Amino acid sequence: MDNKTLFNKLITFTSSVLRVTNDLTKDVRPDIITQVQYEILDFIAVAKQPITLSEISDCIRISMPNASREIRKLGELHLVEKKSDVEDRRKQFIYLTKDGETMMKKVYQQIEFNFKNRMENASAEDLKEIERAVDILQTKLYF
Amino acid sequence: MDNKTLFNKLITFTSSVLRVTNDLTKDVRPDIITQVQYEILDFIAVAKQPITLSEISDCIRISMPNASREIRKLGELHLVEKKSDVEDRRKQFIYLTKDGETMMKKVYQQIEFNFKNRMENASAEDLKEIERAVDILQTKLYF
DNA sequence: TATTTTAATTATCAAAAGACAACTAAATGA
DNA sequence: TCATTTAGTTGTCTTTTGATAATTAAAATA
Repeated sequence: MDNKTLFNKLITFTSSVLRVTNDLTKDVRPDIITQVQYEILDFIAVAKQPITLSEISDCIRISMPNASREIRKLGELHLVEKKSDVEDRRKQFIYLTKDGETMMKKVYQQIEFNFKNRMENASAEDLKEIERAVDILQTKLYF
Repeated sequence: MDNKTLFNKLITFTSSVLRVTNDLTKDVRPDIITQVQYEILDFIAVAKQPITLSEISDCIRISMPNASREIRKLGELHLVEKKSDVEDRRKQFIYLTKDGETMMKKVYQQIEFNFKNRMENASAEDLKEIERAVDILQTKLYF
């Protein structure tokens, strides 16, 4: 199978991932935060490590000024905290607060509920296959 | 492996897919269209079949009024055309025009270029494995 | 030490996207 | 046939998001 066909499959695949993810995350975003704010919190939560403002700005592709503004708003909602790097005091590490963690935990539980609903007809063998496939793509494509 | 761990992997996986897709599609959106408009065109292009306004509204999760407005704008840019269903004349099928197809073809070529750059170190065996994994996920998870 | 670069902030303005009410026209169904 | 539902449209207002310039403070470097 040549590269070209793989690429075409990937276009479809990406679109499917987006569609299903959309579906699973329908209505899980708390009303007090906006879409970008949700993306930022999700990014921080999944990263599980101190993330700087620059990294957020880079990865989610919002400008530094706008990232800074949204982080400030999330701070005002007591969902994140800033702490400057002791090595380089220009850098700001962003953390979820307890409140932020609690909120995101609830979000993921809701998504998991939707996910289990979606997969209720899948066999154990199916789930194993899915897991293997996810591992492969995670390593070889989405690193 | 139990469901819970698979779910956690999927959270990470989804986040990775988003990040890499973001990366591959960086700067490919033509300046004359907005982000939502790009999403709509991409949705129509990937679907490869007549799509109604309701379906666009459903899948991309924008309200009917807003979907209608964006489609009108895309029509004014000569990128899409509407054609009412002969069976049910309330329904509007949305198509890419020649211009729309040409634009999206260029977009996908650019993404493919970025993709090939990204994968230049992958072996033929890697690519085969990736393709198998994509097929599995497409069938068993992202249907 | 003086200059330049980097990380982040603040303020402001413009554009995009979302929400909602009121409407038309076609289809469905009692 | 008449009421109701469905698909889409139009207009308007608000909120969110994006873009840019100016600024601060720390770090790197000449």
